[in-house]
Amino acid sequence: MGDRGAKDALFDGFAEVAKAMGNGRRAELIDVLAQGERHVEELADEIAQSVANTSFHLRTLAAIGLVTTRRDGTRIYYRLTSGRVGELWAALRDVAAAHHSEIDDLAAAYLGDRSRLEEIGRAELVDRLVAGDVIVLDVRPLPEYTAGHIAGARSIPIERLAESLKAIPRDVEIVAYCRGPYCVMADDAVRLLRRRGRAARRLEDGFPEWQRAELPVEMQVAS
Amino acid sequence: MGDRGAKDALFDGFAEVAKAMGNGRRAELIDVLAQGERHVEELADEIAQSVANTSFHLRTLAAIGLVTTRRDGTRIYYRLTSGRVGELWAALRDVAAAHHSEIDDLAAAYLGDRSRLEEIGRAELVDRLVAGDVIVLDVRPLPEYTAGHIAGARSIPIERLAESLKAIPRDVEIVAYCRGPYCVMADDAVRLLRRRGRAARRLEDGFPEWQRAELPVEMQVAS
DNA sequence: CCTATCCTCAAGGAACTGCTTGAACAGTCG
DNA sequence: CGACTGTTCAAGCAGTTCCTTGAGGATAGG
Repeated sequence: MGDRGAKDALFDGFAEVAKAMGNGRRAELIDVLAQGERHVEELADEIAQSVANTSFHLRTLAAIGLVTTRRDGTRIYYRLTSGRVGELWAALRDVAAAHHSEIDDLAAAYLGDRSRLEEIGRAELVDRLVAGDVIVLDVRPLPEYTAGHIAGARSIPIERLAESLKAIPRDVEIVAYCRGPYCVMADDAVRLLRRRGRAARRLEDGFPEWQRAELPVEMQVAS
Repeated sequence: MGDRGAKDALFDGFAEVAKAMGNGRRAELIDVLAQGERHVEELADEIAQSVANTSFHLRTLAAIGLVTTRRDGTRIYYRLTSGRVGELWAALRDVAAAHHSEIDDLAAAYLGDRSRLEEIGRAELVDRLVAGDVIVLDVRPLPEYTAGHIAGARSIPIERLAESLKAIPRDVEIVAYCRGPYCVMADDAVRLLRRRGRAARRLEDGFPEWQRAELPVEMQVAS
């Protein structure tokens, strides 16, 4: 029991999982897949890489067991193997934000100035949803909304928000949400809405966190 | 807000943290440091690497912010920057065990057959400690015991267990613990004790988990 | 059966990682 | 101060990772 070689091999095994997450493009893939399953071409588009390279990264994640596939016709859908993978990703992000000093600057460069974006907590949003005096907008791409969204939310992908404004009542507060704390879509939505004179706030973090908190969720059932 | 380059850079930043954990030797270092602070020479010995290489790995972890240092005389002590790093490590291990199919075999090769080692849960041990009808043995190396241990536990590093047997009362059940679920020291202790006719069980997982569960802990205060 | 679509695989080059050796650098203590 | 101890740094090589290109499957549908 317990010789050096076997111990090294075991810890190399653990490290392989970290290595699988240790690439920016794969990290982005995990972040997208935490929203729900997607097929290769969509994923390639999301991370702005060639299909071949995206496929390669997905195979890498699959080899370690972090993602699984399902075929539907000619397409192959990838998804996270379980919710724990999403939790691990969230834990990694949190530790990075807390201890890796560069993250602050990188986040600021990507997200811009958030000081004027008011946030709303999950608990408060639950109350407001019960009271019914709020409109919740899911500004993620449609496939992510379809795969699962906050119960009662309306899908308006961020690119369509400007043209869909008229359909949103004027006198109700709007809450926008997207993928999580490092996602700009809800930020952009809130900025746009406020510029047009609407009362809008951003949900602190996004759909995966809402789902992990076991708050009410709806999903399109395949018919 | 939200151009591609900035997004890639941010996710590369997250990935750097995973990359820092993505090496077997560094994973072992984190596992040891989760027990408490140690200096470079001891750490090199623990992971069976040269001091130079160990120092290099520690610098890598420090550059990302996962570990911090403190000088004491001519020695430099490294420790995890916060308990969250330990939690991230535990989450990584759990996901690896759950989804990375090779881990089962690697763990079996390192740990051997555990089917005859009875385990005791944390909750039950707390009760037994209150009742006072159990002896708890910390079989980790002494510096780890000194840095922190289960309240009421006795330090008998595994190499000294055989020679220290006489000092342990015969008619009380013994519970041994060490670093965590993938540590063989408590296993070896329980096997030895049972061979000598003692009633012995292994605590499920180890000291870091006990500490995270906010159960009673003691530590040597520098005098 | 043939074609179109979607995905994966293989080869190759540039960049990075991990380990070793030997030298250099603190601090500390006599 | 000067020698010593513990730690870090630098160079260098072997091995791995990442992305690109282009070819090679697999499935669905005509």
